[in-house]
Amino acid sequence: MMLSAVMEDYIKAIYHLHKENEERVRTSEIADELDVTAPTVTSMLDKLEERNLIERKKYKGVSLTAHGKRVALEIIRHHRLLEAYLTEHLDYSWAEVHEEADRLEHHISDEFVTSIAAALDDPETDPHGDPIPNSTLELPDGGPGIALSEFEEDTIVIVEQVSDRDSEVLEYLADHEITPGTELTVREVAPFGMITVLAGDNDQPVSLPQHIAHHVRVATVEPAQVFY
Amino acid sequence: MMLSAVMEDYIKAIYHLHKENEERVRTSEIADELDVTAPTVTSMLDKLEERNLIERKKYKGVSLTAHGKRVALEIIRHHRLLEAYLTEHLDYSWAEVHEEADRLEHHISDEFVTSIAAALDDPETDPHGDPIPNSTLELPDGGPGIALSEFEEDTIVIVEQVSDRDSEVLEYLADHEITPGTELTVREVAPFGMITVLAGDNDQPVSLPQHIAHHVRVATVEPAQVFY
DNA sequence: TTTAGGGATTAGGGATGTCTAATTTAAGTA
DNA sequence: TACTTAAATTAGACATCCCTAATCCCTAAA
Ligand SMILES: [Mn+2]
Ligand SMILES: [Mn+2]
Ligand SMILES: [Mn+2]
Ligand SMILES: [Mn+2]
Repeated sequence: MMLSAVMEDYIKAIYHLHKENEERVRTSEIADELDVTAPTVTSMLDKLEERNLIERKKYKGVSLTAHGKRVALEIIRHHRLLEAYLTEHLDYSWAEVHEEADRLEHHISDEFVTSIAAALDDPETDPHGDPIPNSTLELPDGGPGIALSEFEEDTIVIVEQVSDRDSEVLEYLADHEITPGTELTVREVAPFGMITVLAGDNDQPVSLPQHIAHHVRVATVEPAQVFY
Repeated sequence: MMLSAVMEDYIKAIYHLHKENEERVRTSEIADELDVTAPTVTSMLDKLEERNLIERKKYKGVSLTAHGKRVALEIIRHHRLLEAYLTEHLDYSWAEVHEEADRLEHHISDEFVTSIAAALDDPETDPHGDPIPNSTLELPDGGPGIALSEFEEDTIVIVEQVSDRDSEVLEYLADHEITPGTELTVREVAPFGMITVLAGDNDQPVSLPQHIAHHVRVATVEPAQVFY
């Protein structure tokens, strides 16, 4: 059963939207995500249902079947391994990789995937901190972290993952050393939600509007790791 | 002007057939090369002509315009750099690279091309000995070599290039050390054209039917390089 | 319980790339 | 020169993926 690149993008979009919503994914959400019109989505959903990739309640939305989930995880594995490989071995900046990976993910063979995974020593996360499904498509455990926007002043946290969607934001974050692994100290939380942090070795604090801070996911530092 | 992957394959096919034939390339040749029917080719030729990629005399065949040639060389650069990169950095065998490169050549960005060219230190030939157009699309000079099938007994030659089309033949040649750079001694030329050579450090002679030997291109060894 | 509004689907059409069957053309042969 | 035949093109169709316009369905508010 060969899937087109377009079908794979629909499956991946449904998977990601599913994560965010828990519930069924609606036609209009998919249309927004993929920048197509609602009727286009409806007709694609017909085809995906025929192929047993999704389950559907008409007018109510869709969810992935076990088969659909496998396809999604395979594409996501491709995407994140590509991002890691481009960053590690081909000098791509942290902010540029997403677009290239989003195209190539549909066109690489199993052999290519195996080769880059081996060259990277089977990494567990991509450059943005997102988990990479292993060769049997299981996701490494470790929760999704907590949004930076949840924290109060004077908390110390470690960045686990940043959203890889907007490359301008990504560039801003990278420039200010807000990358997976960096320790952040929350300095100020403004009433309108803007959060100001001290990042890594940087002297200058960085301010992030709430909607940006929402896409930086962090872990709290264990007491044992804080040295007074 | 964005070209589809399919259009790019037509342009590349026309370029390669042009090389072999010198004359105009005919519909049926393209159909054979790309494994489609003649009417399919005709309708694609209409589109390529509209886009000024080919010149055409109806019922007589086509040739590439300057613009078409540039497109062809760009795809060929992608293809051969990919082959070199997959072989050098991702452990692909000499025989497996062609298929992967034939797909990816249409989907990589300029940035990707630049990165792999840099990682390879701007190579002049691919693993099969084919010349790689440089970043301004000029082919390095150095002729196409002479077919091994042209030589007589007791000649010493160096392999310059082998056809990368048939991966089984390629595997056979690689297994017997007939690769670009290897020195060959022609041992016997049978009346029906089969040629038997001693390759590299190998003790066992290797026999190649005429049609295979025709696709191994070699250079004669300069007198100065032969040590008595 | 009816109805308005918004989201989803159906209807119909366009572009791309492929096919088979029918027709036309070129070119060699008689 | 006329005929034959192989190659190329035209005609018409289908699958995929997209669109706009029209219609249908669900739900929440009156
Ligand atoms: Mn994609
Ligand atoms: Mn990522
Ligand atoms: Mn190709
Ligand atoms: Mn090659």
